[in-house]
Amino acid sequence: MADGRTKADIRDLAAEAGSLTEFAYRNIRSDIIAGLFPPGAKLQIDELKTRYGLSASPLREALARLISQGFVSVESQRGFRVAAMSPDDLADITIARQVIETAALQRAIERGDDAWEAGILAAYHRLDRYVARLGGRPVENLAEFGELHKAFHVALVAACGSPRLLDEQSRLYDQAERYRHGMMQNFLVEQGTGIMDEHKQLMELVLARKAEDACAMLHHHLSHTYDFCFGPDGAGKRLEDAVNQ
Amino acid sequence: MADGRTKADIRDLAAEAGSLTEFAYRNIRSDIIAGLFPPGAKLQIDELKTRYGLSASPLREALARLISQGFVSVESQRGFRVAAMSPDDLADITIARQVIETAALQRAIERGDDAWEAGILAAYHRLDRYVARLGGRPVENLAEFGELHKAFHVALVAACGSPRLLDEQSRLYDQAERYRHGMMQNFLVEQGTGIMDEHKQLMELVLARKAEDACAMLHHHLSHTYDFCFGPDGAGKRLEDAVNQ
DNA sequence: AAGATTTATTTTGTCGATTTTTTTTCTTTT
DNA sequence: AAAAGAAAAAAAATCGACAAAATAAATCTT
Repeated sequence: MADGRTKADIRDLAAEAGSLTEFAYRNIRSDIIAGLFPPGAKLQIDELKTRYGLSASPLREALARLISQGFVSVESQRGFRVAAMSPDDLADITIARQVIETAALQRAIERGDDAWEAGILAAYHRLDRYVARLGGRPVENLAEFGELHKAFHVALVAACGSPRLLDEQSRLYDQAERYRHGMMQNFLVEQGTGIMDEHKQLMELVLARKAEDACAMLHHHLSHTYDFCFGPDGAGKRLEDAVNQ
Repeated sequence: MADGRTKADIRDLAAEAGSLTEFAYRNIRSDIIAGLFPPGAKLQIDELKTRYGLSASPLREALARLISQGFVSVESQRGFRVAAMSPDDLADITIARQVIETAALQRAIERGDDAWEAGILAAYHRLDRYVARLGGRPVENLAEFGELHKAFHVALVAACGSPRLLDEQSRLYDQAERYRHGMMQNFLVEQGTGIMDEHKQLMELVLARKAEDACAMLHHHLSHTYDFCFGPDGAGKRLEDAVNQ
């Protein structure tokens, strides 16, 4: 960052994050999601060093973590790059989400308890209030909306009983975030478009323990991200067509 | 390693691997899978430095990768440990595999072409010949058997069309490898136990494009690893019971 | 002037040393 | 003797410098 941050400042921020590696990880990650580093861009260690005021070691470790999260790619001896983006890639993310989240939802509906139900209601309420407060205006704080939206989807499957399915859900959600961010400029989150309303219907099906219907609805709901970014309104085709070659 | 490897030797080996990080990654990984580092054991950088003849940077990067593969855990400022093992953990791996591999198989059966079919036949043949050659004796080369067995499972779903589902399948297979390794001492891979025979049945269902039956069979087949390690013959309970609390 | 070959420059990957944090050991106090 | 605190030791995290590799620039050849 070309701002006037001193080394002491950075150490303070790092203390908050827990370590310089964690600090680097969070910053690079959010800069990639925000599109500050475009897809395919070279992530040169020297540049990152001056940008974040760190030395190579924590940066390289942060990049290693970002690779496993799907935000960065590496070619041996040739450095790091921001992971590419493409319609096919988002289609793949979506397919994986459909597989994992519906399976997790099925399981959660089977074994969810009162606390799980309460969690869903709470998460929905917060998301709903946030959207209502917008009143049709574009989202100001994209990160905040993202948190609430993700929290709702996480709450739905929280009782699935499988740490790995939950982890993978979270990772895939985050990967899709980069695509959402890219097209949130022209998208007004509002009630009435139908997509936001789906959250309520979804919640009701889940709480009524209608597993089959809920999973079908979730499967459909997850394809909206793709259709938004690359669907009929956009440049490309619908998810179902993209997937079937 | 306390053997007489010089720095030049290590550099040669590293050149083969591509980089010292890659070299460290492979070695630590296989040492963990082989049980040389027991679950929960501290992975101290200093020890690893002398053991593998490397400095901290490539080791830490290798460990970062191993975390994302589920072989290592980390606690900030407190170092790295070999990931814990438990019946619950293997149950979780198995559940995730059942979800992901059956979904991938379903898709592969829908869209697989001639090359896919050929790949399955080839992988089965190699696995079958290897097992036949054993003739009831215990597996000598565990790594080789593991490769062939994995290759068969990968071949089944190779045509699923989703890089992420394939990646996840591979990662979960590898995580289970540590458990398989631990109990392969007392397990004789042989025809007649029924479990090896399942591969043939599975292949036939898949090639006949009987998606539903094939997926059901795969789902069942995947639970054998758990039942072996912790099932009725072992200390614990069957997978289905473990999962349903 | 196009292509091949050498030289310079940049960048990655690695190392050894330093700083910071955690853990252990030793006192001191009650 | 147990608890609390201080000092010492060990380990993790980070840094600045260097070696190896890749890329770009310059030179030579035909």
